[in-house]
Amino acid sequence: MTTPQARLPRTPNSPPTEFGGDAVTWAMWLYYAEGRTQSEVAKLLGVSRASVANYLSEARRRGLVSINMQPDLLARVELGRSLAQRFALAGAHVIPAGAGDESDLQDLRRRLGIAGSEVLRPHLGREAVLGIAWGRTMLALGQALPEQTIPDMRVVQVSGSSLGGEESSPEFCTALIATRLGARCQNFHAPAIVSTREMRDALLQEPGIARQLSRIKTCSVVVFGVGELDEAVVFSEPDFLNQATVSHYLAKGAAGIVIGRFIDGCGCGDRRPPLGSADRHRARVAAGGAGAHLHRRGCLRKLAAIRAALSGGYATRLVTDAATAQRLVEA
Amino acid sequence: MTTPQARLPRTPNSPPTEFGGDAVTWAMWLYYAEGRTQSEVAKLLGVSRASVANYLSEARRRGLVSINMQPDLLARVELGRSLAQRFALAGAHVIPAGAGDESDLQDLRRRLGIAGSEVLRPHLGREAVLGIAWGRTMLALGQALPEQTIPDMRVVQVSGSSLGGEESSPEFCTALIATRLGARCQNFHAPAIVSTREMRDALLQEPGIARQLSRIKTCSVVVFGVGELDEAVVFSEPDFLNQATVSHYLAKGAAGIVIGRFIDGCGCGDRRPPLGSADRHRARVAAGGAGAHLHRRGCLRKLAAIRAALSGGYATRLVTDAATAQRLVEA
DNA sequence: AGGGTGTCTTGACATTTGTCACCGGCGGGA
DNA sequence: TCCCGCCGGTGACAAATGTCAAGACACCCT
Repeated sequence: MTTPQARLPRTPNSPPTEFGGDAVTWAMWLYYAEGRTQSEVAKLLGVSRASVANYLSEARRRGLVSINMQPDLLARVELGRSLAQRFALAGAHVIPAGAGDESDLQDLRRRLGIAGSEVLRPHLGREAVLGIAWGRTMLALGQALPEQTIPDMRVVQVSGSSLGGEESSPEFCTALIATRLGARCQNFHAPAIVSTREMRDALLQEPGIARQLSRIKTCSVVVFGVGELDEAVVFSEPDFLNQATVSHYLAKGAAGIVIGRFIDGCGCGDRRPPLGSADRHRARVAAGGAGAHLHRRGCLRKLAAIRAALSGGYATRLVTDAATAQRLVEA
Repeated sequence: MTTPQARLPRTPNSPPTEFGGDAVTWAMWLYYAEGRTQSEVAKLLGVSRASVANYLSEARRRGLVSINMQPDLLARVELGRSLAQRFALAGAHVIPAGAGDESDLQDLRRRLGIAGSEVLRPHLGREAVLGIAWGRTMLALGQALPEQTIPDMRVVQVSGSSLGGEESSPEFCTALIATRLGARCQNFHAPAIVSTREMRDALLQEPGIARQLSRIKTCSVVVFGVGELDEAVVFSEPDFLNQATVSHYLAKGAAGIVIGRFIDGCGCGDRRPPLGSADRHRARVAAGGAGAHLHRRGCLRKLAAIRAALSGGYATRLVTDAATAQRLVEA
């Protein structure tokens, strides 16, 4: 087919990178389902092999075809089994340790996000209600989710705003994940922290706020990161956590933060237990471990926070890396 | 890593090609989830790249990782849309025509099986009840299903035994598919055809039989092939279909067989309509077309059978190949 | 009608991947 | 204890795949 053949007729006004016809679909079918080589597909479709490669890449980019693995596989790893048993979890999903490079914190978060999105997958579907917290690991999770369109699904912001950095804020994480899933996004239009109790009570009276709070109770699955309690976090939330607050709660025995609430080593939060942890039917996925394997100041704090979250029964599933998992079972 | 390194410790008594440890899992994770190259994975795991390739191939063979595509895509193919509209189907899934080789009947069946398994996928899940008929296309469907474990799911044999060949018998198809899905298998422990009405009535009184019949009514989705009425089929079911029976029903206007019952061009079965076709909420997937595009004696019969099944409303979805679909819309 | 722009396609190249024959250790049997 | 068979690992080669810059066609605007 060296002659410059006439283009196939297309639908006239198709979006930029859109390909109106069936070529992508058929290429995808022949390649992925029937296991033919790209050359064979090219011959069958009458185009060059390079085009077939393009079609396939397009199909993957658009999520028309997806490879997925049983998320339980990660739980079958020996370490995962020990962890799950030790903390009475429904599953502990352990990803391989990274390159061991100390500068890989960002990379580790990216990989935790990938793992989290896999673990989340079986919980998604029509009528599902997904509660999303915030943090950089949540952000990574959103970025790892394949784009899809799930009708009748909702993504609910489970914590108030003004937490986290710009990109890892609750609003942004929730919106990103909702967009990726093609689901409805229901944000929490109120700050997480207000200065007076009167303001708090007034806010709770707001119909929109009350509605959001009741939505949170209907979540079929909640995902959150585990934050450590440490001077470093003060930097990013000046209005929420300051030196005085952290010291105060540390003195009271707090070990970590889960969805904006302090938890201690016994699993008792500072006020009511978050997440409806009494509800055994709701899946609660904790993603943690970013940084916990590094030999830094915050390392022990991070471990303590995760251990507190697990002991307290805040999570039913944990996603973490091998190094962190190792330390968790050792203790 | 050219030095012959010591072998990793393994579980002693593992089955032949079984690999006890986590290496396969981690290789799979790093490669498929994180998108690293095999060389990188090899470096991380400390083995040769060839071994990684072997691990991955093992993972695919065991179905630990599976690629799947949106089944609706197949329905979006133009031909599929016409078909669906013409016969008021919820979807008509059209796979590309084969190589055009007349000897490819077996291959076509294999490909129909792949398509069928994709179409079936969204109907599977917890609490789902899958009704399975029989035939070589059903067998191919089972073989195309990836191995998985779906809790609380059942696979129900919807027709009596002694139909089809050894491998394509109702029992075998049902068992195969149940195994692949990790679901419970509920067989029909009775012959499909008995010689006297008295025997039939007596069987219906049996508690086990009655229970199975009620199970069939609870199926959330039923899958079946469409059989043509033709002298050739006599060969495989000597006890059921013989020359006389076929001629008898042909004379009465029968056009095909669906789940062991004769149907005619108007969609009226010989006795009651099968499959609870009045139930609009139940998905009924028909897989048909094997051989229908070939220029043989049975070709028209096969087409007529499929058309009868569609016109009669026995199916809500059809899976077929492009050549057959073409002929169906032309008529 | 002419020129510009953007998209799709293509051939060529570099990389990645699948496969096969060979190798080495381990375990079982004589 | 020695030998043999088997299983898994490895290196090297061939095939398949991803990527890039350049070309061609259609559409749009003037």
